[in-house]
Amino acid sequence: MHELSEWRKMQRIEWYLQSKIERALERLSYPKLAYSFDIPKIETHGDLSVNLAMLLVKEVRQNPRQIAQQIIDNLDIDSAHIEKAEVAGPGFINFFFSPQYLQKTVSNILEEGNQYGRQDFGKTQNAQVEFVSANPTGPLTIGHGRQAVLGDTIANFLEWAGYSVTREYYFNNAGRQMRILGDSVKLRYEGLLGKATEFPEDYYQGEYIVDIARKILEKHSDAFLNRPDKSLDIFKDSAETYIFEDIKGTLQRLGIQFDVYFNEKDLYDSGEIEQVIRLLKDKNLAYEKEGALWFRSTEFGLDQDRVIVKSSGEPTYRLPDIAYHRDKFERGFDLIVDIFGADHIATYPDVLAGIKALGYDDSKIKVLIHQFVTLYQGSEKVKMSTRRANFVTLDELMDEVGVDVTRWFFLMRSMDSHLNFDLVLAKSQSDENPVYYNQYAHARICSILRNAAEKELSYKNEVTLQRLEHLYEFQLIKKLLEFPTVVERCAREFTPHQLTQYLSEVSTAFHKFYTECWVLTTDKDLSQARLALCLATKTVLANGFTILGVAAPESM
RNA sequence: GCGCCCGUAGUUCAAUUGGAUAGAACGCUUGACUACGGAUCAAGAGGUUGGGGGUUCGACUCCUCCCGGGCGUACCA
Repeated sequence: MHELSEWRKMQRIEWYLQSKIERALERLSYPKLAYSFDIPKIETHGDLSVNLAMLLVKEVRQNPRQIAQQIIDNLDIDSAHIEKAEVAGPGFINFFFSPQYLQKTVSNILEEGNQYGRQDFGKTQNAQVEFVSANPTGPLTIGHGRQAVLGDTIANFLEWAGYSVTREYYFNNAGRQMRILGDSVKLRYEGLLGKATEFPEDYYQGEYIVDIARKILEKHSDAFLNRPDKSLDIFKDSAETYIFEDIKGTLQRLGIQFDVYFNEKDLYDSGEIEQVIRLLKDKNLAYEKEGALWFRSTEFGLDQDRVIVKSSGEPTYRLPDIAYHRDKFERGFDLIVDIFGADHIATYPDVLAGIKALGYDDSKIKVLIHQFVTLYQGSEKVKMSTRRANFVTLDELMDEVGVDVTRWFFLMRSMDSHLNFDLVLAKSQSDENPVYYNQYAHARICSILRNAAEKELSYKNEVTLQRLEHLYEFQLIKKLLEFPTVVERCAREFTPHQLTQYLSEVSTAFHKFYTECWVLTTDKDLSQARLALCLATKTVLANGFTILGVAAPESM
């Protein structure tokens, strides 16, 4: 990995200002404390703003505006970067970028190209992201879709932050649900062969069960009819095989590739389940009561102890979950990200307690809980349940609106929010979806570049960038400048929706520039400079699209 | 009952984690190309941030009490 170049330090001009401010504080012998940089909402408030003076009031016991002025007086800032710094409002220090700095930004974005926006803070660290983790009992639904896209994109962000990332899918193909699944297929199989039996309500109702039964029938004819013996695992196993094939196909279509599919069963085969039990017992953190084995989770702040092995001898889900996370630690991950739906909210404190009990650092685990997708058909709410087969599959959604819209839609909202997904709206108004707005900006730039090539115009000389001085040019450059900061924030805080929002702002700034500033003119230097700005914009949009996993079309 | 999430414009959602005058999109009203893609741009209307109290220079954000919605609260996963 390369070290930060001089430019990259400047690219995050906050870092430059930070060191200058620090020195000023030393000179004034003011205490150092944590403050923040803001991008003001109002243009007259400058390009960057610092609230430091107001925070110093208690320590310094002076008027915050005076403090701010003293800090400014002791700043030794290069006017090639910052044109001016001034006190404003209750004591903000507002900084204004210089034109030279903004012009230089364009050429430097072009230099960094598809690396622009990458970060170093995860360098040499390994991260694991676990998501989807749906058991193979049916096709992926829209609910899974949100998690799949979130997980994949968060993994992308971590890669852009420098981490080496493992995408992992955890599943369990034993258990009661899988038995019911196998029995459901068996009944359908028998039904196809004319044996009329009642199909229980709590069995899997979906049409895909019949499809699987039909495939078995095609392959093996009636070989498994009237065979109530144990070999009937064929139904369960076939179901698992076919369904997993289907799930993987859906994920692939979404552009998602897992590095590891982790089967819960392996934790039993490898003895890790037993090891966890023994370790807990050795530490006196597990005890027998009423025929069950309990984990002393109250030692770790939980409201009551939890059963980890039932009196029947069967482990509860907690035990393999804990063993699985121990396995993650043993594989040496520095950062472990778990993505769950809101329905799993109650389970993760048990896992964290278990991990702590085993002596691992639970602060390495980041649990992300996303809220549900509520599906609407117009104004009518659709209840989803895999077993009742009352759902819209992820594949069906992609058939309707395409992959890019699907991904963007799931990413554009905070994961803390319930996502209302109106199918009618998504289908009928897909042309007005924000993803097209952004892709259109990209396609438009490509079109300009094609026209430029025909006219034999291209960006060659950095000196021409001085010609960029229109208000809309500066506004666009300032937006492009934010990209690395946005990527960092998204990666640190696991908030992909902030990138979708940011990219829309970039597109808006570009469309305004496009409307006001003609790119291909008879003034060759100006054309060059504006072409460079187009290229820089294209770079940011394309890099953003790459992270989000949507296409950057040359034309639409 | 308890835990977590949510409540912001007609609708769907943001708000750089405590900052300055709460912003977008859709929808609605009115405008803009004899040239780079009109899937665009400009202007307008639209708000007591669910409600009360508190913390401070400053609150959509933090604390507290209500109201409303979602998800949980197993020796189910």
